[in-house]
Amino acid sequence: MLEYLEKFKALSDETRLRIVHLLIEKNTPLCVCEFTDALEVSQYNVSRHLKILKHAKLIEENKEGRWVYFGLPKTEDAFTELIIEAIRRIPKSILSKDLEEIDKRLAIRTNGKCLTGVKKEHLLSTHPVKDKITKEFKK
Amino acid sequence: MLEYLEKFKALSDETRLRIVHLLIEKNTPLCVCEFTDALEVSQYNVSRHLKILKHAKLIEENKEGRWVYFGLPKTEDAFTELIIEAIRRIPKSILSKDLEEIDKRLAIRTNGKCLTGVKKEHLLSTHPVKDKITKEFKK
DNA sequence: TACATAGTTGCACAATTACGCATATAATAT
DNA sequence: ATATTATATGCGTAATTGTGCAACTATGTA
Repeated sequence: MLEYLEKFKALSDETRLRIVHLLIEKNTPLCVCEFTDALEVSQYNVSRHLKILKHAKLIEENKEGRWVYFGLPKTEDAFTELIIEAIRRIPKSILSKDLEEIDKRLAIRTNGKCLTGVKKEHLLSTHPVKDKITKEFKK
Repeated sequence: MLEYLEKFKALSDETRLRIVHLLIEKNTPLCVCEFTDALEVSQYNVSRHLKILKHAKLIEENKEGRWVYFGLPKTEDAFTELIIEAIRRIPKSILSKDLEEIDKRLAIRTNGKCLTGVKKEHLLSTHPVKDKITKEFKK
């Protein structure tokens, strides 16, 4: 019973629901800093919320070097599958801002992976960090 | 967003999840005193939890004289339908006690409706209240 | 009218949970 | 080694939520 209750509890927080919604819409694992920028939530809180979702087995963790990617679980039971399908029915318009922001972050990935030192405010042109990223990208 | 969040919050409490589970399994509206007996939760708390579920539009209220019946909503959106389907996937064995208890209560309904003055401890034979019920039943 | 039963609700308190801050850990680059 | 970046976490606090108790409304019955 706790197993099911825990999933509902995990989804009964706005930030966590937005996290899962992002994963469903983008259908690709995202790293902590990408969530942080897209949701405009502090890094330590994103991290904490991800931990709760992971414990509820609503997301899976995948370490890649310095980054930790979180995505939907690969093996889902019927219960979890239906919950995810339900979340997919939430109108995109309600969370369009999150989708816009994550798209900005995903646009600067290199080889499908997150880059270092990228903050939203750095996405402006002629910014030193963006220049660095651009350089990385050209490699 | 709040609309969806509210449904998850409503389901993130054990008593409330058990209430909805009962309604799904029995597929018929139940009254407050029936929930009270089946779940062994105080009547005022059952009432409060039902109010929360009703506000989240996960259940519907129906007054019949002195009794208030609560059942699954008639018109459900896709989101709610999928959530309910998910709950239906929770193994019956986990909540078999609730199902046993509600069956005892449902067994003494008259014309499909709840009777007055029935408490679980009164279901024993030769009890004055049960005798009264039995009399009622024969009418 | 008086009474009994079904259900609701205000209040105080306890438990839970989310957050900000500071700091710690882990991996990589210089 | 040292610095930098990504992520995690302990602590204190504020907000939220669940509960017991008692009082209340509402409906039906003697």
